[in-house]
Amino acid sequence: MSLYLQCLEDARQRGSTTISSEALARLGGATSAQIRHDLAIFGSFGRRGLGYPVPELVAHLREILGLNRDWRLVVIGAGRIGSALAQFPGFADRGFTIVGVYDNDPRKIGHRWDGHPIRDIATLAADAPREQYDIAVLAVPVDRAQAIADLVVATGITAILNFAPVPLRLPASVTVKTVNMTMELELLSYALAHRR
Amino acid sequence: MSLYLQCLEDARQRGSTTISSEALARLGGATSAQIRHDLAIFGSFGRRGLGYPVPELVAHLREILGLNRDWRLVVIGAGRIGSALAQFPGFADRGFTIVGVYDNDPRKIGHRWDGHPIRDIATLAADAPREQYDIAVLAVPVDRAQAIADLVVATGITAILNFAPVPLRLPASVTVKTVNMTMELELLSYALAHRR
DNA sequence: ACATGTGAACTGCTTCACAGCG
DNA sequence: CGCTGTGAAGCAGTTCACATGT
Repeated sequence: MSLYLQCLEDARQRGSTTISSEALARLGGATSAQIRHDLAIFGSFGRRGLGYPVPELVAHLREILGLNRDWRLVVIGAGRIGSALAQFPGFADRGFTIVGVYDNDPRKIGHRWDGHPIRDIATLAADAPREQYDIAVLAVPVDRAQAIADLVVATGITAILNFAPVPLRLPASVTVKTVNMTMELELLSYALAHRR
Repeated sequence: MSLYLQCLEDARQRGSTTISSEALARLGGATSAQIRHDLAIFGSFGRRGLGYPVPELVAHLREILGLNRDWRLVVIGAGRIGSALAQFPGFADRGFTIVGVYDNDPRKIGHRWDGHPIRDIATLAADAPREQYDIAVLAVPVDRAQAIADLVVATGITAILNFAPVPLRLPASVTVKTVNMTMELELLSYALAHRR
């Protein structure tokens, strides 16, 4: 869905008012059948003989994905990964707003970081009820990731985007997505090593 | 494989000399059957009744993944995503060395960036034969990603790690892994929006 | 007795094919 | 006539269950 939305917004910018599953497939690297099937799960958005109306479908997908409201992000770990994320244009565009930044390094706490004050991780639990964080972005060293994730969950946050290369063990009520860049690179390494 | 390797090195550091598929499953968030099945594809590394010898299996996996040699990385786009990657500890540990950094911004070209001189993207093709780049890391704006990917492929690089949120259209002989952080965040958004 | 290696059963997803509708 | 929506067929990956080996 997310991928389709990206392609559709691309198509809309180029002036398409309607698009067939075939055309969308070419943009997004999927098959047309796949797209029709996926979209049909959520409703009948297309017109037979015509294709899908681009602006309406964009609106539908944004609704489905929950992108019509703003999500309040808290970044844990004011290192470079967090910093890179903070200025990633794709985030602000989609209604993901960074509203808090935490670290445990006394040399960083109190300083500003992309316009946000870096707060002490020890104060997270106290701040959380007031700040209403929706999603925590974990950009911390791998050996501390699990402990900090437990802390984050204890404050009531139920969605985590994890950049530490380790699978987090958390209650099923918490949604976790781990972005494991080491794995991605090693897949490339594997492909290169096994190429004739 | 990559995930198992991470878990095994973790286990080795804690002094395990042998590990059962069951124990490894608990570490890595997989099932024991899955692990046995995956490992069996590449060989019979375990001892029945005992489990897998940790150091040997680590060595085997590193061999399989092609991690015994050094891979030469070139980062395209000297922004913060590239910068974050450059200092990500997981990379150097695994034999991925950044040996070149390119950008097209005249204000950046010639400056240093984490110890590397930022070169003009226009010189990439000329440098490539000498520098023997194995993998290109694309950390460029989404609207330029495809064009730059084409350029990279034209220089003979056959493996790309892409951070732009767009599926790249490239020859099948090139291995591409796209890390689409927008998709990951939108999946969290979806989960939050549809939670009762 | 314990834990691997493996073929068979199962599950979920992708692709196919076409009826149905504009 | 074109393209969607959809049930059915096909496929890949996961889980199960147990025979095999230490």
